Amino acid sequence: MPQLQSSKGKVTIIEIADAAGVSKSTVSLVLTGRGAVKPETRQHVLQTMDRLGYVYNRGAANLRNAQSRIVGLVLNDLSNPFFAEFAIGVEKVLQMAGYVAFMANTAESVVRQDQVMRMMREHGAGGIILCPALDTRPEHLDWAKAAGTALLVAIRRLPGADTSVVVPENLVGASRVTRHLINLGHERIAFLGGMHSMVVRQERHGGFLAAMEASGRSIDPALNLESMPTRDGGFGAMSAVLSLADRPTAVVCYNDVTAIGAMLAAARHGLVVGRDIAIVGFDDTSEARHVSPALTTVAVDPVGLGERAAALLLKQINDPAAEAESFIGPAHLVIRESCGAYQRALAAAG
Amino acid sequence: MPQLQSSKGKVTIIEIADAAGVSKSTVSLVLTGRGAVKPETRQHVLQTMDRLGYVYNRGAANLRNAQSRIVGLVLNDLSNPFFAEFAIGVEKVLQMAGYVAFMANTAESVVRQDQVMRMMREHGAGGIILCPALDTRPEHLDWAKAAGTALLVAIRRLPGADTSVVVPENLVGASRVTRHLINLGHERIAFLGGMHSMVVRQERHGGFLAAMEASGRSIDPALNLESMPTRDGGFGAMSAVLSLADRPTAVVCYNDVTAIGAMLAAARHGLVVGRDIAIVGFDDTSEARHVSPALTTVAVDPVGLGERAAALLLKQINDPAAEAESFIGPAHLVIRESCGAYQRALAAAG
DNA sequence: TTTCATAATTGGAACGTTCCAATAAATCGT
DNA sequence: ACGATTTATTGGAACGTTCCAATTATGAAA
Repeated sequence: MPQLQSSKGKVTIIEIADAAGVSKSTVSLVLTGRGAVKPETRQHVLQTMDRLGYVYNRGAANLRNAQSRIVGLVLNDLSNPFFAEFAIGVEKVLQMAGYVAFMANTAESVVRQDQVMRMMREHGAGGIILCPALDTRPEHLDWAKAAGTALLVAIRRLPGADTSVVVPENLVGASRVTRHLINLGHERIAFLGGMHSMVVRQERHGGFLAAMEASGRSIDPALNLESMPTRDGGFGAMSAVLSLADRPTAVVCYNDVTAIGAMLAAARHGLVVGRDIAIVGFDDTSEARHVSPALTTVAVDPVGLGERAAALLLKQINDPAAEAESFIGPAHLVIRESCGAYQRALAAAG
Repeated sequence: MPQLQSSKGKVTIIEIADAAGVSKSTVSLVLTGRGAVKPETRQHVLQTMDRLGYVYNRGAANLRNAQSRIVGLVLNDLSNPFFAEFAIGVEKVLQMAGYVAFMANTAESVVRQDQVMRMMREHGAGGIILCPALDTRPEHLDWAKAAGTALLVAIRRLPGADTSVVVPENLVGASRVTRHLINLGHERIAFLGGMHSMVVRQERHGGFLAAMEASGRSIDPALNLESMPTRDGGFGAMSAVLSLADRPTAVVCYNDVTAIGAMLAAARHGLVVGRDIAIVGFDDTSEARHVSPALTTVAVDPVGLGERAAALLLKQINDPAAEAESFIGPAHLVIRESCGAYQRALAAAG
C-alpha cells in the first residue's frame, strides 16, 4: 500500500535518492532517461518514487535547461466553434510530441492578449501559436524576435509581421463558391458581413470580386455590406439588402455564422432560402450541416489547420534558425441546399 | 530606443541589478512589490528592465515559494460550445484574480485526463477545475487529497468523490420543463437521449420522472430512449420513437444538441415541430435560440457556472483547510416555439 | 549635534533540478 | 590476471529567484 507523503506534497529527488539508497544524480538519470542506468536500479528508483508519491518539478528543471515543452495557444474567440476545433487540432499534435498546450482566450482584446503572452513567456513557453485579436499591430509581436521565441500566426494573417503563418485559402475558397453561384445563373450577387478592416474579409471579398470579374458580372457597390461577424450582424445586413429596390438573387456571406443570420432574415421576409434566394457561407462549421435548409459553404478543416500549425511551430522550436514558413490550407466547396443547386437539378430532371 | 538583449533572451535579475547599480535583492523587491523601496529607485529599476527586455522567470520564483498562481482547467469536450462558454467564465474570474488558466481538452479520455492533470501538477498548478471525462472513477482523484492540491469537479458530478462541486440544477430544471409540457396538456411524454450511465442523465431523467409522477401521468418504459448525446444520436432516438405504434405527443431531450437532432428527425417524418409534436431541450446553447422553430429549453448559464467554479476554487486555494463546498446553479425554463406554447396561446386567443 | 527609530538596501543561503567531470564497477580481449 | 574499455554511479556547481538577517541611509526628536 503506497503511503503517500501526506501534507506538503513536497517530495524531492533527494528524498527519493535517500529512500532508494542511491544518489540524486542517479534519480535524475532515471527521470530524464538520458544516461545509462542499470535496469534493476531504475526499477527500484521508479517504485520508490511511486511509493512516496513523487511529483516532478518542471520549474526547477527548466531552470537549468530552459527546455520547457510548453507551447502557448492564444485564441481570439473561444466561443466560436471554429477556434475550438482549431484548438483541438493543435492539442492533438502537441500531445503526441510530448508538449503541453497552455491555452488562453483573449476575447478580441489586445490588452488581454499582451498579458497572456507575457504570462506564457514567464512560464517559459518555447513557442506560441497566436490567433491575433482584431486590432493587433505587427509591433505587438516584436518581443518574439528579440527573445528568440518561436511564434506562429494562425487563421488571421497579420500584414507586416514576418512570422510563420497558417491560414485557409480564403481567396480561392470565396472565388469558388462565387463561381458556383454564377454557374447556377445568378447575375446580381451580394457580399455580406465582416468588417472592412478584417484581413480575412479582404481576402474573401477579393476572391468574390475576382470570380465576378472573371465572368463579366458587373459589381454593384450597394451589394457590398459590412456587419459584425455574428448572427445578429448577418441578420441586420441581410435585412438591409432585402430592403433594396433591386434585390440580389444570391448572397455570399463572410462566414457561416453571418450566413445563418442572413437566412433567418430572409425567412423573416417570407423568402424560402434555396428557392427564392441563394445564400452561401464560409467555414463549414458543424452548424452549417444542421441548419435548415443546410448551408452551402466552403470547408476549411479547422482541425487540420490546427494540426498543421502545431507541427510547423514544433519544427520551428527544434530549429530556431529555420526561417518563417507558411501553410495555406485548402478550402473546398461543400454544396448543400441553401444555394438552390439541388432544387435546380430536380427541376431540370423533372 | 530600447535596445533589446538580442539572442538568448536570458536577461536575469542580476543583470538588471548591475545595469541599474543596485543589488539583486532590490530588484526582487520592486518585482514583488513586497518591501519598501524608494520610488525613484523603483522607477529606475523598472525602466532598466524595460530597456534590457527583462522577462520574469516564474519557474525560478516558484522554486522558493511554491505560489504558482496557475490553475488547471480540464475539459472533457471542448468542441461542445457549452464547455467553451464555461471555460470563458472560468478564465474571466481567474484573470481578475491575477491567476492564469492552463486549459486542456481530454476528449473524454481518462488516460489523457491523467496525463494532463499530471502535467499541471508538475508545473505547480495551485488548483484544478475538472470537468471529468466520461468514465472517471473517484480514485483517479486521490492524488489531490494526498498532495493537498485544490480540486473542484464541475458540470458532471462524480459520485463518491468528496471534492467541491459546481453543477447545474439538473433535476429541478428537467422537472420544470416537463411540468411545462404537462400544463400544455400532454399525456404521453418521452425522455430521449444520453446514456444511462451518465450522472447528468440520471439527474435530468429523475426530474422528468418526478414531474410525471407528481401529475399522475403513467410512465411508459418504451418512451425512455438512450442515445449518444449528439445530434445524430438525437436523430436516431427520435426516429425510433416515431416508429412506435403509440407515439408520444411531446419529447423531453437530454440536451439541446440531442433535441436539435430530434427536431430534424421529426421534420423528416413530416411533422411540424411545435404543432404536431412538442420537443424541448436542456442547456440553452446559442443554437437553441437560432434553430427553427426556436427551441424551448432550460437555461443553465454556463458562463456563470464557470465564474462560480473559479471563485470557489480560488477560495479553496487561499484557505486549504476549508472543506469542500458545492454550488448548484439555477436552471430556468426558456419558453420558445418548439413546445407549441405560443401557437396554443394564439389559438386560445383567436 | 547626538540619538533613536524607521526606511532602504544588501549579501548570502536556500529552492529542486540538470549537467559535468570524476570515480567506481563491470566486462572484455589477451 | 592485467590493463583497457565500457557501463554505472556520484558529488558539486550551476540555473534565477525569494527570503532572512544584517547593514547602511534617512529623518525626526531630543
